Amino acid sequence: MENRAIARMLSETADLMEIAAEDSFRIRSYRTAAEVVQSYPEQLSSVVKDPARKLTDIAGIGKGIAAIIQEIEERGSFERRDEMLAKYPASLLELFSIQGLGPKSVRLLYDTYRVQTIDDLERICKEQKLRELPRMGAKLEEKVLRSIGSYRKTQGRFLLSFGQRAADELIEYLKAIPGVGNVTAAGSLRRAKETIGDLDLLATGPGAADAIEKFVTHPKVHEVLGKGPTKASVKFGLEGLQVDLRALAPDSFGAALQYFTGSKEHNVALRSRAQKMGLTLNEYGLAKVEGGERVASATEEEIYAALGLDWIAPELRENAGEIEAAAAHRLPNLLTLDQIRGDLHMHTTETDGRATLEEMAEAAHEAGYEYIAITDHSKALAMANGLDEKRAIAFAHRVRDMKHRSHGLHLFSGIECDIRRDGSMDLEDDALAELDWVIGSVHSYMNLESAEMTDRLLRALENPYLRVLGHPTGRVLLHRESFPFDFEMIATEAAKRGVLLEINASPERLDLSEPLIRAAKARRCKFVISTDAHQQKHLANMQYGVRMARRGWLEASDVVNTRPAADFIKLVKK
DNA sequence: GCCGTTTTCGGCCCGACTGTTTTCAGTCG
Repeated sequence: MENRAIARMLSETADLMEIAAEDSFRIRSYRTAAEVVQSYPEQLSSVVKDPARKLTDIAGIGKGIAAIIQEIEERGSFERRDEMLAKYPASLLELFSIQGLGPKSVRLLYDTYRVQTIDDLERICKEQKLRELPRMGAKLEEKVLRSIGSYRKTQGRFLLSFGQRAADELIEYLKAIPGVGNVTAAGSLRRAKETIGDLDLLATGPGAADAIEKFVTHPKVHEVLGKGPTKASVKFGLEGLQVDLRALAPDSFGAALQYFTGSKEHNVALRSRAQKMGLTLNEYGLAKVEGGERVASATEEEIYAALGLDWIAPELRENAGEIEAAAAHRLPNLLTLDQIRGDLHMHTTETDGRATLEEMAEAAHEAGYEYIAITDHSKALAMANGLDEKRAIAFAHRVRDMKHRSHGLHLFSGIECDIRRDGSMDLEDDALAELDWVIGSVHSYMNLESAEMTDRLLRALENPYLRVLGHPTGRVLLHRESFPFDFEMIATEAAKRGVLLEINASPERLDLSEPLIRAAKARRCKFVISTDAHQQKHLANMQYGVRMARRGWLEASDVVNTRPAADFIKLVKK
């Protein structure tokens, strides 16, 4: 079974154990194990099969969880999970996404009214029965109903790009208030998770209290969820993104930024480390347990330093090895946006792009790039007016002719060629041979069985003209899951054949995700980060691809489009 | 259930806010 599926079983069982009010430390162990399994760079099934290796060598997995993983591999479930599911239906887990309800309330609702689903919950609230339960009242009833509404509308997640735009707008608004100093986004946005659940903003300065007042009256704020002297929560925009603003004293800004950036797992590990050093860490600072003397608080750098750590970039803060690396001064020298010198996947009006070849080249020049590849679709995408052999070659000539008029920007003629169901390429080899840059992508038959999809991709990798595997998993965030295939096998084969893996920077895709990037890097894959732009403004999406790469611990040397033009041209000609 | 520079038992991260209380449990981040 895949790591992701194992992790899901562990964390769902933890949720159910929480409803059953089992020992909280045991539950935490299950959650930790789920995290570890989820981010483990190799399939655990292969560890289980290898007699020379032990699951218990993985930190966070002891005898108990190792036995559970073994059992999952053998029969697809494990005893405690079965036991829990016999007691409580799995549908209860969905109730956790409703604000105001935690495990205690879910349990009580189930025991009292047999509430199992969101629909049940909605009915109970509408019948005003929730308020009859102890410690619950009319206000909670309303809150739950509102939360059900927004849950249904959004499923509670937003694209990173959406969060970034909301953050930019609010930060500009708040900074204009007199006396407001620093305003910064923290949370999952700062860590560049591909989707975010809410937005955390931090403000300092003498005007920070004013900022809270002004914040809740912003024209796009539709609902104020809560407001105190130091914190307010609102629903922002029609989409109902929850935004929290906190007013902070400047001398604890670093501690707050660290604390609210998370992740939760990173912070738990950090506080645990602090504790071993006789220190205690909270959102106000790092202090000695004995006497309470404050050791560090104003900046993140001094807090990490006081814990014996190099400063850790937010994108790495997932408790996935970054703390150990920081302690050993072995953090990667992460890729930065300004190291990117070209964009190697974009479309034009020749197929389904919205801007002409000339307009895209102009925009790329303005973005400061040294080179780009024009990669329109191949004929299988009839809907997009995809290119057949003849048109592809003719268009390639036009792209090459552009060189004289492109301000020194180097243009590569390319194609985003469909990988057919059987793994063959959508264009004949002799046409592909005419092009500088061939991306192979799956756009159809995405519901094949894993084995068939893996074979399909393996066959595609055999094509001698293939340079890049485009958006490798096919996922569309909040809309479509990755198609199933053996990623490790494909990554291994791609590395062997020198085929690059694309990190597609389109905010709807952000494909690859961070665990896959790390797994591929471990197999010596090289990467290209591309925007898949369909119009000029999409070129700016490069920032999101770079941030995904950073989450995947990539350095400039892992990413080919950091190379200077002269180097890159040599790589293409080879 | 995990873990060990206090090592096989006994601890395990921390504080604010809310709604409902009359001193606090539960939720949230």
